[in-house]
Amino acid sequence: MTYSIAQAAERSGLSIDTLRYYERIGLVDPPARDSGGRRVYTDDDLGWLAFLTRMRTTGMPIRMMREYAQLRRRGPATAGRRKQVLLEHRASVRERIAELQASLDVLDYKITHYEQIEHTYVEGITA
Amino acid sequence: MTYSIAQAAERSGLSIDTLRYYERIGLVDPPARDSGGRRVYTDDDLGWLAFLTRMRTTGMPIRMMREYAQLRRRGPATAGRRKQVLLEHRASVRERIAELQASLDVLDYKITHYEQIEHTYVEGITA
DNA sequence: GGTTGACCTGGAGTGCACTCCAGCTCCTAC
DNA sequence: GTAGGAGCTGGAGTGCACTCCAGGTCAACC
Repeated sequence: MTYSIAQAAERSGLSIDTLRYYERIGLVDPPARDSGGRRVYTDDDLGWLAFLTRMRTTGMPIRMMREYAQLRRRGPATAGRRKQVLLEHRASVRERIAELQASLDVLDYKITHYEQIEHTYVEGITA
Repeated sequence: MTYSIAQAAERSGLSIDTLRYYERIGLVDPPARDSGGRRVYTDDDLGWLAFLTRMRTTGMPIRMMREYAQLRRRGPATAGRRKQVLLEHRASVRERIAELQASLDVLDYKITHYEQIEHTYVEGITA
């Protein structure tokens, strides 16, 4: 199965411009072209894009995704280093989750505080 | 207790420049000044800064923090709306945590995959 | 054969959140 | 009284990750 850039955009959730941008900066290999010079994406390409968007939503910087892409290009010999990159990133995602969880607690506390104020206010009126 | 801008920066974890920037864009009220025209921060100011940095680490956009700051300035009558802002933000933080958790699963999967490759590779050598 | 619509390129522009800078004023300590 | 350090202002610059644009090509349909 192959896909036009519009289809690849739809399936990856990236914009057409972003797809071309990723190609420009070396995040994705230049896809094949049809007779008219148009980009043709394969299922493999889409798989890679799915991985990229996944990493992007976790806040992996483009710099890091590029490093990973380069390693991938160099084949199986770089598997160890790629794993290293993922391990590092996993650690930072875990940290980020912990940070967010801590902030959730602060939010809960603040919200409860506002609920108490509301309560007091209502009592003040009815009293 | 009062603090110079350098002390406020240290205690809040923000840079001196960021403190002045936040003031410029209306995120914090202009603090008092000493006889020489220098900013003097109070414990209250620091409390507000702590809250802001907390919200910032959760990805609350400055636009939203500004809205909240404005409501706060208008006093207790806006408590309901402020609570609303926090509720909304809490929902988005929860969503974000779920997103990250899902991505952690993908990372775990990928890492396991690399471990299997390594394993195979080692066996290939020793065999 | 002309119009339409998708796609192409190189390059400029955008929004966010800072960060840095030049040139100045104070206060303090020698 | 002067050297140094902290702080001041308005404004320019930065890095990131896109996003938009002008001007052009190409295939297909009427």
